Amino acid sequence: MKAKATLKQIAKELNVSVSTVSKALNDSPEISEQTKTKIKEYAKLKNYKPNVIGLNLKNRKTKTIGVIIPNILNSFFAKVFSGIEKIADEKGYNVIMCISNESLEKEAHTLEMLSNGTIDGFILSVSEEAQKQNNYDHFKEIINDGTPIVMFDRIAEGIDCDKVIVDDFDSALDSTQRLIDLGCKNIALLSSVDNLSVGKLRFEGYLKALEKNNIPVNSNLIVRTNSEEDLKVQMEEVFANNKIDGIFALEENDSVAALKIGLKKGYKIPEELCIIGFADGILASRRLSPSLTTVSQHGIEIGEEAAKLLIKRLEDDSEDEPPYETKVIKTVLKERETTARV
Amino acid sequence: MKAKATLKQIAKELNVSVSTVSKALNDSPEISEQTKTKIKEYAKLKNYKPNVIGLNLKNRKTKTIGVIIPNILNSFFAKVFSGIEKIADEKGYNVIMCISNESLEKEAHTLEMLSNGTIDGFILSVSEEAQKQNNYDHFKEIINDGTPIVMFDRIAEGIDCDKVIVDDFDSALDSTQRLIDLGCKNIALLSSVDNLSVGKLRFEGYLKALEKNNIPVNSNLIVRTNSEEDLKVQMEEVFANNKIDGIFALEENDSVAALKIGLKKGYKIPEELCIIGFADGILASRRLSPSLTTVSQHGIEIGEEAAKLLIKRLEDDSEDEPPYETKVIKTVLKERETTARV
DNA sequence: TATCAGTAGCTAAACGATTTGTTTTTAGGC
DNA sequence: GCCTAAAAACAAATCGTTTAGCTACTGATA
Repeated sequence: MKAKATLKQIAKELNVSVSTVSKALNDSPEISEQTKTKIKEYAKLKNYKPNVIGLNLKNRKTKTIGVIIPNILNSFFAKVFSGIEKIADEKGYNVIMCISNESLEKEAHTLEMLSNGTIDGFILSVSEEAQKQNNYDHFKEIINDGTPIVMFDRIAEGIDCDKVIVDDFDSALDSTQRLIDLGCKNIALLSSVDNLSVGKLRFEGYLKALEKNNIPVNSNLIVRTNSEEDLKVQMEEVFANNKIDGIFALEENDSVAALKIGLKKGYKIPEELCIIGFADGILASRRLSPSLTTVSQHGIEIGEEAAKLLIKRLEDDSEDEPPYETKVIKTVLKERETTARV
Repeated sequence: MKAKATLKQIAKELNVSVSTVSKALNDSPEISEQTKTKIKEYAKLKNYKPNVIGLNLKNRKTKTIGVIIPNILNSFFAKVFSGIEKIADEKGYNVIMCISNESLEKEAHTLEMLSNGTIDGFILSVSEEAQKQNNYDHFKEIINDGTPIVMFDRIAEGIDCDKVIVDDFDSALDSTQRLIDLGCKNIALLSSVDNLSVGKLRFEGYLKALEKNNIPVNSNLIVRTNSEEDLKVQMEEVFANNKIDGIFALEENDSVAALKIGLKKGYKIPEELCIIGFADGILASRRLSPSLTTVSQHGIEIGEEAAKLLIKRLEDDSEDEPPYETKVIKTVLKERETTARV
């Protein structure tokens, strides 16, 4: 393990002072061209790179963003991350990524651990456990300590910070309306994310659409749970006991499951049964046959917006904090075979 | 933005020296119980947390691992990352993640950027471009500078460092053998990763199996390319001009594509056509119907091993470097419907 | 020959923490 | 009342950088 070159070593070697070396490498006019080239050449030879830690300490910032994601195996989050990474890279920031694993404790611990000089600010999506318990004190504390947070997708209502969200309510409303326009009268709702903020908003959008069209709500067609396993069991029941002609699923997995059961029960899709589902990521919705119509969220764009908001705040040095913003990223309905009625 | 508490401030406030505060908070026996409690209480009140940057500078290490992944939207890498994160967390390390986007330049730039004190060591999978050009100088440089690297899955042959790989050759051999045992005589090979080290090894495994069973290699059945699009075109040709009864696909996407075309062409699966494919991640192989038999790689375990190797090296303080290790993580053949002949 | 301006480089402080090596205070023994 | 040893606290160096403020020198001008 070779010792890395430092200003000190170079200075000693060339018989000049540390500040001369520093200034020479930074092209300060205080240093003569001759000395500059001498020092630069030697530095290059020794492969000198300024130690970032020393700089960080001096500048009191790290140019690093901490990202906390509930679950990396969910490709929606992966997409968002890749958006964050893109912007961060453009603006010269590093990105640290940690996984909360949907656990409140891990989330709080990570915030705690990184907020001590490691990072300048956070971008995160709230863990399931925190949302379930409605426990957001850890966020409050960090923000109070002066570390800015940007929340995306799953946000903490009542916490003052920048936010990037999807228009869950409107997209659910529009999607349900689309099913109604296609002639569906008995539209089942499937949710395995009922404990999350996004799940609630989407459910409300569904209700609103029914109301607008004077379709009575049939609670037998509504499955709201927190577990995928549970969802499948209940879904089987709904299929067994009801005549349904449309399905609106709040999660990609839910819609895939619905499609499979629908096919198994012998429904003709889309002739007898239409399906629309939210698509978090890059799951195989478009590859299935029939391919699934989805409400697509622009994960990358969400990440980009979040990163922009955070960096803007970090680099703002006006006296009083600018007000917090909430950006809404619109979804698009990607129509595929499960709604392809003629 | 409240100013964060520092030792200095606390010292001034309580009229003691900085060193007294530091020692009190670290429970040094040099400080009287009385003073200790006084200082500790005040620190708690002010929500003091030691600034990590100061510590890093002092200790000349950061307890942070840099992970470079070619593409986060590939769920295999996501899995590996989650394994790394788990071990890192257990051992008190942070993880920085960056995406090379399969680009040599971005990969080199990231290495450069992080190797200046930001991280203690790297875990990475080589970008496609670097493998294609066989250009590994950037790795050499970093290792020479004293920053250890652990490579996983896609490794750079000839670079001296710790490695974690999958037994690509053996798994390909075994899978092909399995197809042969099932009675397949005309086994097509589909690869959209022909430029990657793993692609080459898998291809060789396939050849070896044929050779062992005295099956002549039929080059009309072999599709080796670097693009998924291209693969589909060529695959159609293979199906059109040949009678095939088995498919071995080197990538999850390839096998999904093969299954779709097979079904479209009216093959009965698995009766007339068996399919086995490598599965990188959590794609829908097991959800398709018929569900795909896959060679599953233990992504999480690969990540865990890589993290263990790196941390072991980082914390080793023996005079001479221990020799580099290469760990092989075995795959498992997950038999599903596409090989379910009776 | 002072004085001045300009150039080239150096010294020292700062960032936030730990730690080695003093110094000060206190209590006890005679 | 004096000395000594233990206990308690402090000062300063260190990590690697930047930067404000000086110093030393050169050559030109009055």
